[in-house]
Amino acid sequence: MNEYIIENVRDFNPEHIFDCGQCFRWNRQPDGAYTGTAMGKTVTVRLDCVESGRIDKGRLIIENATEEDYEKIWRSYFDMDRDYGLIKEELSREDPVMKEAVKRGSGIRILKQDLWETIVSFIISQNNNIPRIKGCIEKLAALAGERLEDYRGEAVYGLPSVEKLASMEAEDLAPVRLGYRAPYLIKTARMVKERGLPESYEQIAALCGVGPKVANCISLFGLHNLSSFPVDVWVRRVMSEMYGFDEKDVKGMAKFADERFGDLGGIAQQYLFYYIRLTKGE
DNA sequence: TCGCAGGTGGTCG
DNA sequence: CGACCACCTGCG
Repeated sequence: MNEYIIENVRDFNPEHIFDCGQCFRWNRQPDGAYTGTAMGKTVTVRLDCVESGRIDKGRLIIENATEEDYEKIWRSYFDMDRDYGLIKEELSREDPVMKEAVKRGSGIRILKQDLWETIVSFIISQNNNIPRIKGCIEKLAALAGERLEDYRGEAVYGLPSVEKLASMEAEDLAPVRLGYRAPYLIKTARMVKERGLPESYEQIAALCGVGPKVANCISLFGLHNLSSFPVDVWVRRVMSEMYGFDEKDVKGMAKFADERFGDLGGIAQQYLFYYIRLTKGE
């Protein structure tokens, strides 16, 4: 299978990127590479470190991709043209907590994911755990998604389109075991079919099954609004432990994030999320 | 058995 | 508004 290789890649660690909670279709392989399906393609991503001990500088290998794929899809998807080194410096300045979080998740990048797939994924994610979210998404793709090119001899499916999902009934999704999220998904698909894809936080938050947390995730990961700061249980945990907030004071946390991190709130959230999950297990 | 998992919608006061 | 609370499902 053909590979595309990018030399001298900085601030890129597959483990950090795919395990900081922003995506659900990338899976770790025994050798530490990650295989995933995005933008209609399935690839395996690996980072070879050129200088020993320098995990944040190396050779990025994308298996099953051409140069054209890279230029058209992966350069943007992996946000390759943004200088995360600069962002990390800025976030770490005068914030010891963030400095440590940035150190632990030094190779995090915010993926530019497909908006509709982000909507579907994060509606499924609510009040749910990550292994089950991943399972639901795979089952949903296999049930109602378009078949993509096989990968390593296995069938691969994309997530169902707006039209497909809008044409289905909640009962049709029973095999996916979405529970009460199934009707949310169908309703949202019909709303999007009617109104088009959302373009602002307000339009996102108007969708069915989308509250403030999910809306911020969609805004951050689907629209790449880097100021969006999703507050979930893990962020509440890290904000109370590290910054002394009351666990229930979500508004206070959001205000703090806006004032301290500003336009970089979403990136800061990812470092914090990865950091607390690293220390608190799971 | 029961609480929990990357919350949300509905209902009250 | 803000505080509750039920809610599919599967796992420990």
